[in-house]
Amino acid sequence: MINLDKLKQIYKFSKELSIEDASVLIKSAKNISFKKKEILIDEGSLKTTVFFIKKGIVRCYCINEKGEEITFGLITENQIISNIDTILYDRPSNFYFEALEETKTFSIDYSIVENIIESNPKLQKNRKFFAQKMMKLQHERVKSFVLLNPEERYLDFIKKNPTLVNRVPGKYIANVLGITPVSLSRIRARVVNQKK
Amino acid sequence: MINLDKLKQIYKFSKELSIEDASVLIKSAKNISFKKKEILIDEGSLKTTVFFIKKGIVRCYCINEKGEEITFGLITENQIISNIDTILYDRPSNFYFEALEETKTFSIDYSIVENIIESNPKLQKNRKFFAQKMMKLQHERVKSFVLLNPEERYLDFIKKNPTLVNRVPGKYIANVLGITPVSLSRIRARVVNQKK
DNA sequence: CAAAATAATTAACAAAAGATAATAAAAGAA
DNA sequence: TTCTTTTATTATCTTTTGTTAATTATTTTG
Repeated sequence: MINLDKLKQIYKFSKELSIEDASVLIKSAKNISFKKKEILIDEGSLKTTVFFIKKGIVRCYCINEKGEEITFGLITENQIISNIDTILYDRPSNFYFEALEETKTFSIDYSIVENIIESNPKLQKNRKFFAQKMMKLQHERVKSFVLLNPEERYLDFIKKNPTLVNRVPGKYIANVLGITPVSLSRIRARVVNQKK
Repeated sequence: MINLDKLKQIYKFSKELSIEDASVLIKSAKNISFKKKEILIDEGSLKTTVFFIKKGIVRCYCINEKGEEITFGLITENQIISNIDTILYDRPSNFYFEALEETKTFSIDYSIVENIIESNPKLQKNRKFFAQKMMKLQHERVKSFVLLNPEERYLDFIKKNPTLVNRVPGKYIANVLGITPVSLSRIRARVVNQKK
């Protein structure tokens, strides 16, 4: 049975797919939903599923030597979650991926995507596109740490992620910015006062 | 004329090259050296040359709104320099790349590498390998900002870059770590005292 | 809705970082 | 080598951050 929603998702990935490949993707890809607090990928996991978030927020976190959860990233609508430790380096995940809201994904195993890309030279540019996007995000983030102080980093974050700010506990955002929740709270107070 | 040094460099990139492609690379690739303080890539440049550093150090820096030079990264032996703004995003370089020492490179235009990769499916994994390596470096760096404080970041840096520390002015390292040179100096003093 | 749990803010203090300037040390050039 | 320039360290002071704990606000859940 052809599923229109799936077709739309696949179309987002590439308009270069043959009918055959598209049908492989449609058969293999699933709509998977997660309840709040559910884990998409566990630490230590070797899962190679790629999740495209249609709706919701997922936080990526690890546990430091002190046993504290440190949120590394927040992933939301139209972004991709993958166990990069496994997909890129064949190692178990260093991170947990947890849904912060009811989260709907369109997901598929990476090996299937990989096979289809391998057999379709035209799709190489698609892969390149994703790799570039990921690189750019990482690069921008490093830049924000090198060039900005915590307050500027916070302002930059809310500018780039306006939808996240009011949906996610601030303590997670603090982690992402490399500061403590207490410090974030003070920065917020400062920013509000400066505006007045 | 076949150049043994060039052959070695090319061999480092891939053992999957055909004789034809290897000879294209050998013809196109050049050994280029830079004197201290010479610029490899200028801000605003659209140059797509890829430099493999055989010997030397290059710093990548930009100029912030206050007109100060901020060193973003330090690249050294067996690492690659490229104008990622142009190669990945077709935009002029945001950075300057300056030799900090007499620097010897093996260099080639990216378009040539690209053509050869395009026509050799086997080399795709080579490209993937480089992309992965870059991603990993960026990712590790973000991790160091999120999980470590400036002192830990410095210790992590000297552990991972033991050869750089005594060859490069500390003020550049401070920038890379996202702190001021004065602060780095204090951290160093602290670390020495703690050891005693 | 009320109780319980979670998160955010605020306070108080210690530690570290930024800024600026002075001094010392090191490196480069004549 | 000596002079000059650059870099590193130290001092002083201000600002910010981390830490811990108490308080307040918000969310969750029975």
